[in-house]
Amino acid sequence: MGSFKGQADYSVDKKGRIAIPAKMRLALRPEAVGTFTMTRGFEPCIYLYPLDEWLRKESQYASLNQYDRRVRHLVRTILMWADEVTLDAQGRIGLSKPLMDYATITARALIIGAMDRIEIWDPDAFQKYLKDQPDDHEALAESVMGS
Amino acid sequence: MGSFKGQADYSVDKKGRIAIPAKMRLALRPEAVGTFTMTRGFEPCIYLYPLDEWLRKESQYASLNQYDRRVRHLVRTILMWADEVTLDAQGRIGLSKPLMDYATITARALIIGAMDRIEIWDPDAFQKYLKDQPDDHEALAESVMGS
DNA sequence: GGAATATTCCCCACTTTTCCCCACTTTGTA
DNA sequence: TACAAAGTGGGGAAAAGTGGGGAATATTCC
Repeated sequence: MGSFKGQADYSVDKKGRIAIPAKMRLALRPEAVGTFTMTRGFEPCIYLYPLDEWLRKESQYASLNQYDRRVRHLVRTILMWADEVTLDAQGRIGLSKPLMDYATITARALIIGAMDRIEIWDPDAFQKYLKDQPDDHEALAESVMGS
Repeated sequence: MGSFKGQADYSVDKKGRIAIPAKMRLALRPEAVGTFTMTRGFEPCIYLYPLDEWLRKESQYASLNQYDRRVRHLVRTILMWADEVTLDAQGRIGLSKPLMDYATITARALIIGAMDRIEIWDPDAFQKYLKDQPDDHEALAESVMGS
């Protein structure tokens, strides 16, 4: 099965809906067709996981010890942003208010395929993110990937 | 049988009632439809467990050694706050006075889905809680979840 | 013990949001 | 160039959230 890749600049309508690029829809596994869980990204963007991928993550959280204060905090601050959504007949999803707010998304959004997830960015926020990163694509690749 | 997730800022009316978000109601297992047990959270909030989940917890407490002073104290301080509630025809529950007091809940409340339970927070208390936590979300996630 | 008062619960009514469906425009392709 | 698929927008029915009246039940006080 394919992983998500590519980018697209799509509109977010007044109802908070955004289309998922057809190419990314096609990369979905049969188990996950039409259902995603969106949640807060580590960066100021929205992460979108296909159902099966998300269930894998959730079962990891479930296995943690809930009597550990740090675990409760982690689970709380991750799950509170999570929202399960389904594609409508036009291949769109509705973004939740809290996440649109967090990612400062308004009329348009950048959709980026990132391996096992899809990321949704406000175009300006993404530019700012790029500017704040050390502009050394090659060195980063070398340090992360080894030689 | 999904787990609870998401957040909502709902009103608490003069009668102490608060609606449970439809999405969370839908995440209930058939055995637990409509019945919850609310109790005091470890944090300054109210924990809300679906019936089946609560019964599981109760049997855990029952299996502890009651001749251990600490066990008796734990069980006592958890159960004294517990209260079984049922959804009314509009999908709401009534919060108990002692718990509203404990969680300093007044006119509005933040409802957070946290895996096997629902948490009810006073909005201000939640902000304060967040501020008091070490803001190392990313590092924590990495250490707890591995990479 | 009984009346006055308070509380709980059930029901109805209103407002807002969500979701389903239809329609149009644009893009890509045969 | 025609056709199909992809992307965009909006109307309207249905559901969700909110507030309050009033009967039934419990509590308090004389």
